[in-house]
Amino acid sequence: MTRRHASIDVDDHPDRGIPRATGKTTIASDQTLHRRILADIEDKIVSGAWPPGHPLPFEVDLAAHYGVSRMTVNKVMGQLVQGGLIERRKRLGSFVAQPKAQSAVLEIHDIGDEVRSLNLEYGYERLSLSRRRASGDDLAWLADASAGDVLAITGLHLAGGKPFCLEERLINLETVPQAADVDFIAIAPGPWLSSLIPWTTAQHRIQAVPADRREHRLLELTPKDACLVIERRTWNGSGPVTRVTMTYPGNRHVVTADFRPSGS
Amino acid sequence: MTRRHASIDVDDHPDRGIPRATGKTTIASDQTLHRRILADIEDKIVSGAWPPGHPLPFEVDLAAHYGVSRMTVNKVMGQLVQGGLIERRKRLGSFVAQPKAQSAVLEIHDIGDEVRSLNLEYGYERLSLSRRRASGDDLAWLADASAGDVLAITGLHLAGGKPFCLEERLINLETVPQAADVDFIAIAPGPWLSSLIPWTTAQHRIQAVPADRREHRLLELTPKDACLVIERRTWNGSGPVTRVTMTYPGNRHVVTADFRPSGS
DNA sequence: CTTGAGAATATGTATATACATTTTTCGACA
DNA sequence: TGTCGAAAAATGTATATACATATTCTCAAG
Repeated sequence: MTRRHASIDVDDHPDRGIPRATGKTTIASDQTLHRRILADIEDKIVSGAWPPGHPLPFEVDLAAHYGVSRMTVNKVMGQLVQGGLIERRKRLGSFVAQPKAQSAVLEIHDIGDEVRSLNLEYGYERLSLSRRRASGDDLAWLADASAGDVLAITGLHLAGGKPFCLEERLINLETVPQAADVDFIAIAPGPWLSSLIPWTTAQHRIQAVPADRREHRLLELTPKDACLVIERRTWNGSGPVTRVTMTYPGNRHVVTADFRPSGS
Repeated sequence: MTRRHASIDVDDHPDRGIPRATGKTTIASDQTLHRRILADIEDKIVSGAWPPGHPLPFEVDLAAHYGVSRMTVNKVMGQLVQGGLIERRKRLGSFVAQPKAQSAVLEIHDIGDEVRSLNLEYGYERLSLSRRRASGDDLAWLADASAGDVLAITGLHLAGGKPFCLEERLINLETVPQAADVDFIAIAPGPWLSSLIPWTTAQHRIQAVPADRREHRLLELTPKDACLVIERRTWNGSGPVTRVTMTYPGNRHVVTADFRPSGS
């Protein structure tokens, strides 16, 4: 127990089910030590008992309080930092972080799975495919990559026989030369790519636009309908891979995002 | 070196700048050991050198390869798991994970900051405020919470004197009783809440809708314009806190989300 | 009253060690 | 030949220890 802000705040629950290093756990939860401690501290922060800016007890004190070694506490603190719940400064200590931006995890699933999970029959229909030299608009995405050929594909995803989403895709043939030999009639570019290009960096832009003529026709919309447009650009270790724009009928489709409270 | 799949895959760069435990680093990067190792393995996975399903070398072998202790490698592996890049099974080993859903991090900033970062003057105007008993529509959100009073506020956020976004907010007075004494004329509910309620769980829904009459008027839209609607529901340790719907002119506003490759 | 050297302190990183846990493998015994 | 149980192998967790590093605090010299 060094001296400052620390222990007072911990001790207002005098002995909150502290697990012993060796024995069986006293209260509920058969979790590991660091999980229990993590949950306990997260709870203090999320519940507001420790508001933003509040100083946390020092590692040594927490270790003493929970009856564990400093390394265990250190592991917990590391995870709290990674989750953005606290900030730490040498010599000063650790503090509950000011919530900056609300950050949420946006999951973008495979369309086929998404449709099937609604108990609808999934279908895909390729509308067009062309190979061309990268030009104008494409170059902004390809950036510095030496402008080679790209594959442009448009297709329609169907749910229960009805149009679900319009896909306009560009594949960089410099990075994914194998795509040149695929006709994308039987398989949509999305699943094909994701089985080939294992992991990526991506950027998303989500926008609402009024439906234009082509979208009225393809998505069977009325003139006033709005569309949700999700643009995704994807990179790879070796350069730009693909760019898609997915156009959904706005009132039929919703993107959901869940906030992740760090200790997921 | 135990025996299986391990080392072959590591050794194709026979001696990739292995940092010694003590000496100065040989190649670039003054990072810490586990960061260097993390980056190295992430690179192998992201670049596709180790495709999904590929077995990673065992901890002991990695430790030997990089010339560090197993604990250090273990820390790295923990972070790779947390980032969703690998999966681990006892006795079997560690494997590159199959990419499931494309998951991206969606950051929702304070509107004031967002506007000011565009070099526009920020303004806020409260349109209405009323206190009422929770009813019908609200209850779905409040769920099991015993239906008490809620505060309903609508306001308009302005950028450079022009309408930027329409906010419709409900605050649960059971969870945030202090809100009853605020008029929300000088301060918008968002910043007021976030300074009070330190951290939350939240759920977002993003949707495109055609602008209706009221939105035409308030947001100065033309009849055909589309709107981007972001609904956010927020909880706290002690229950539902608030629900907002932000309506943006769809063609003026874009939500961006960046994929986070774990080792951020 | 300012400045600067150095002590004090809390975090940051890494190691060696130990034992628990889970799952596969393999061999003894019926 | 089948099956049950023990050994083996890999990860999972926790500890004690050590030293590095950043930052504040103190105190004395100018």
